[in-house]
Amino acid sequence: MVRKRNGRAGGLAIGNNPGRSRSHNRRVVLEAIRLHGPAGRAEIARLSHLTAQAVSNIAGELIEEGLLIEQGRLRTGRGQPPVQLAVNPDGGTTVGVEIAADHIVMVLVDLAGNKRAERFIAAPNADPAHTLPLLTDGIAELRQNGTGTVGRSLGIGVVMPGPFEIEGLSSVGPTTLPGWAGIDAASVIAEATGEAVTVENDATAAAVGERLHGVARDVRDFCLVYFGVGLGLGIVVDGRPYRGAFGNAGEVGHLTVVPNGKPCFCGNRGCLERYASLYALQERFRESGRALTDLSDLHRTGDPLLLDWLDEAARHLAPMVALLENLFDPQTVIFAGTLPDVVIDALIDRMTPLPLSVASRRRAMARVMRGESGQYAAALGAAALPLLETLTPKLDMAPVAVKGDAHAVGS
Amino acid sequence: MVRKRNGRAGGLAIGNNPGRSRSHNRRVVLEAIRLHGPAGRAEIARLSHLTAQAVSNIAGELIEEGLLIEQGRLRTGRGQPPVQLAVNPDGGTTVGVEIAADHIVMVLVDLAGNKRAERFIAAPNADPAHTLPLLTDGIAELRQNGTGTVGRSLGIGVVMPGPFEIEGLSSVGPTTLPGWAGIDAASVIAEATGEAVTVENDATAAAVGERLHGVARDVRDFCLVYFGVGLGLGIVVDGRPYRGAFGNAGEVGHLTVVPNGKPCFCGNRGCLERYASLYALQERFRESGRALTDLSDLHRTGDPLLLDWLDEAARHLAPMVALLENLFDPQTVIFAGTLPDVVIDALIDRMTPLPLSVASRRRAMARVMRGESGQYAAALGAAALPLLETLTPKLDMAPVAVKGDAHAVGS
DNA sequence: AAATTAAATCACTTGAGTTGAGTTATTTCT
DNA sequence: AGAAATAACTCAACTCAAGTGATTTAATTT
Repeated sequence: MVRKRNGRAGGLAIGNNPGRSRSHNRRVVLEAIRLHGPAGRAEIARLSHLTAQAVSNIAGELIEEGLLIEQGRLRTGRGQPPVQLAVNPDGGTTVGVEIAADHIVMVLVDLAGNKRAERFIAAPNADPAHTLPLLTDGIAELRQNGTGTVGRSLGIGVVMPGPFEIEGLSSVGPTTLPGWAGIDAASVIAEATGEAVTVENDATAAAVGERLHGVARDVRDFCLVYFGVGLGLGIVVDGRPYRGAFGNAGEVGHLTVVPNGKPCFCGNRGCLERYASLYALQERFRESGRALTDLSDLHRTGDPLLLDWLDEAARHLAPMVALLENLFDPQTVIFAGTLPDVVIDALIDRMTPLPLSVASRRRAMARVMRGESGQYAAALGAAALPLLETLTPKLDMAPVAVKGDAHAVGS
Repeated sequence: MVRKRNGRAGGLAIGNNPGRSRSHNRRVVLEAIRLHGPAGRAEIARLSHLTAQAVSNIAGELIEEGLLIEQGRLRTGRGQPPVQLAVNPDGGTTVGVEIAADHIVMVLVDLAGNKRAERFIAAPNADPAHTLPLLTDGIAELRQNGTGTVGRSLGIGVVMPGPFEIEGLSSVGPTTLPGWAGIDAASVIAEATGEAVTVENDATAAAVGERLHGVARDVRDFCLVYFGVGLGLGIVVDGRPYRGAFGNAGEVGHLTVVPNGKPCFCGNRGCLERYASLYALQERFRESGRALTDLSDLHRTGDPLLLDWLDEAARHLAPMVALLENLFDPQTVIFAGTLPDVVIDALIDRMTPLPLSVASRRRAMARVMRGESGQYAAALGAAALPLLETLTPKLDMAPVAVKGDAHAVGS
């Protein structure tokens, strides 16, 4: 089964009927528990504007299916203490896969977001013929070696370099995966594994991961700047990933930051990605005739090449944060990616003081914070993708072609 | 009655029950008709994924209430020809009000978006004590003098310079309205008029107007650049206005476009608004010791001061369009505002060729287009605000304080 | 030990969408 | 011209799922 990328479905909102209402209400109950933490039926009823009876029925169903568990009663005060409902970690697992040019990262994650197993596969040849067997074998192995009860499989999330929809800027340059051009990755992988597959870009996947299980657990609106090879932006609006009309939203790597700056693969000059990305750092080392070794070590020893790059990257990223704040007005901006935590922290440090923006005011949350999924952000985010659909309420849309583009989107 | 700004409601999606489902399905049916044009019940059923029976029941109800009318049968082919349902222009009217520092514009608009009456009031003193009587009188007069059947009132939309929620950048500078600081405009106006009131900023209101009745009628995702006194951005995502977590999204006037450029009221330097706005044009005239007269005239005669400004504005706006495309990936970017159509067209002309962006590809819609509400864009948009809630399906949210800010939002 | 409070459930009611059969208004075929 | 086919619409019965009100249960307070 191919699971549609949950993005742009298309044209028209669709009507409710009892079945669709129930499925919506199930998601509402699950979301309430995920965001609020374990809660009794009555508490959930208050949160969700449903009656206690309705919540009781739905909770019964979800417990039956293994998605929820009862956690004993909470000592709360007068009255019968509520039976706490929580997401059942053993209710099932998803697999997150990150396919890069020369390696594959796979994680097995349970319903509560705990990593149950992981696997790193060196795979110098990324084309489908070589990759697919590695995936099927890897998944089987993960499920065998996972710690604890590895419940039923709830799907596979895959992160790989684009393009997924219409050709975008990210389809050029060093970030493209050879051999996958023109191939519908989701279908191919679904076929090979026999499971529901969702394909997404690294930044958006990382954002979904942080939203479901990370620092953004109760942040409904945020931007996530992702340091992969290039520079990506994951946008979460009202708790759900935002992808734009054609799936290319958040193409932040190719904002012009230096007029007439370094030429970029995309055809423009002075793109942000040419300065504030891992690729740019690698380039610096290459030009100095050095090999780029472990970044944590380099940071600990205060390597001047790294520090220089940090300064330059921070100088370009700080205005970008203000820009994102002025345009999206998020609750916070999260930095995440394959860089070590200490390096990301150093980067964030160097960005202060941030330029003025609509976010410059009394606030409860830092303007910029680091993600907590570490270097697994993309893979863990990938694993969160299949859950998003079951756990998050949404406005159902009829799949229709989108006007404004020659192609039909969302097949 | 105060109608909440339809923006950020807050925390948690709420559950469905029969009543809420019906109200959702009514909106779905209305939206289907608005977007598809007049259609038969069976056609609507196909569009909305409801059964013909359900649509028939809902349509009956909406006809009963005067929101829809039957328009005879359509000769279509075999089978019984469908009875066309259409939005009933005489089903009701809304009032759109634009309150500026020295004048008030009011329009009376019917359900189909037709302007039934208009009124321009010079009001040099904008404080509440002077403004409120003008509003109540003006509304009464509009409803008396409106052409055709002026049905029941469906609410009032008000556009005025912010701030509405948390203090933002736009609360400083020459765009602020004196006397309204700290006053909940929606409540005050609702009290004075006894009607449902929605308050919004000019750019977002204009976007809603273009979405419901203008060029963006079947564009679900777009950005609207609004030329008021300053420069605003209205963002429509999935057919609904996007305001960000704190209602300050789209603060495009204060993007830095000239490093160390002209100082701005916001505290930064080189803000876009200092170059590409009506205010900047006025400033140029002031500095030349000339009075800014009718812009259409100036354009026809090829006034060099205007042409200069057009060049400079276009030079700064073109990268901004590419920026919006890269971040939001909209179907199109619309330019609208108080500038005459010919001036906006001239501006759009001068922006070609646009920089490369994710929008540079085969497409069915122009990257930039002009709105069709002309200089009434804000007032007409204001009048569309009350309709948005009745006509557009949405995901209902429970109003909860938002984490990430010290204040509780959405009262 | 009795009263109070609140959670959860049972049994019944209600709202609204679905189902399947039946009616009506056209076009197309004979 | 008349019969058959097709499609829109509607009627009546059914079903799903939420709401309502009474009841049970388990704690705290008096």
